[in-house]
Amino acid sequence: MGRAPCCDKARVKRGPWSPEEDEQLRSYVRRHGIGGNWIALPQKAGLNRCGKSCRLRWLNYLRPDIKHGGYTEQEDQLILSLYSSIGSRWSIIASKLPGRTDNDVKNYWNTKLKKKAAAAAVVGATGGAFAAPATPPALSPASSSVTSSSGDARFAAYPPQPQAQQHQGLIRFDAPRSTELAPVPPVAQLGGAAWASSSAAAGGAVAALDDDVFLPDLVGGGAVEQLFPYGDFYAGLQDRALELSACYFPNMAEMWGAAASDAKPQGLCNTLT
DNA sequence: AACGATCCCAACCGCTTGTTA
DNA sequence: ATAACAAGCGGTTGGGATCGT
Repeated sequence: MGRAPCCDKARVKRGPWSPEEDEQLRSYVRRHGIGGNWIALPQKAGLNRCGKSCRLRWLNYLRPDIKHGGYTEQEDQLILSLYSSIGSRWSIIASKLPGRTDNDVKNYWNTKLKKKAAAAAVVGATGGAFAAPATPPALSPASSSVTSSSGDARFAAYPPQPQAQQHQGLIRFDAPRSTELAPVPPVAQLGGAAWASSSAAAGGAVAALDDDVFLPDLVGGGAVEQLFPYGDFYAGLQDRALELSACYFPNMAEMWGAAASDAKPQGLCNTLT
């Protein structure tokens, strides 16, 4: 049995918002705020819309601080870099771009940046010089960190997980530069995605791994080799963990769980959410 | 001018996560 | 402990705009 719909679809308006509805929602939020309850908001605001739809309209379009279009080269580079580091975590990526929404960044990626990255990959694979930044430009102090909690603010052009599902259980370590690394596999083995050849073309893969590494899992789990091409490097990770300077967990629960089981390395740890 | 192809983005859908009773 | 609910999130889609022939 599925969950009940958030509202009666037969009785609420759907589809594009009219300017009148926009103004109704905008003026209501201006006067009362969102009140922490989107479900109740449409009725209070006199809108014949689903609360979920109101939330989306406000967050993605009506909020006063939103920028539309006109992405700068710096923003492009930051998105490319973050995507290569954390994959399609659009809300996290958008949070590093002031005035951008997750939906906007996602659309921008799907319609433009993905092609740009692919084109750059072709150039890179043929000896071109697309340079993925080992450390992307910091647009503002608020945009300097992958984490939403405290912590280290380094990025890396590193192989992302092939599938979104594989971000589940993602754990990232920032390895010290002295850490000895396994040889970086040829680009062809990394799945052919833009990040691989682009970072490799720029010599970025090695440098990046020297700095930051995500792991699909901290300990055990035979799938690591499938998901992560540098599995050898992390053989016996429990021992090596002490060499690592910082780590990132998908959420607090997993971080504390790792800490409780001694899987968490000494040093700074953060969550991605 | 007409038509089809492609691009772009707002909006929807459904799943996951967090909170509360 | 668990069920119900709301919010958050990422994937997908619909349809208008634009481009190419």
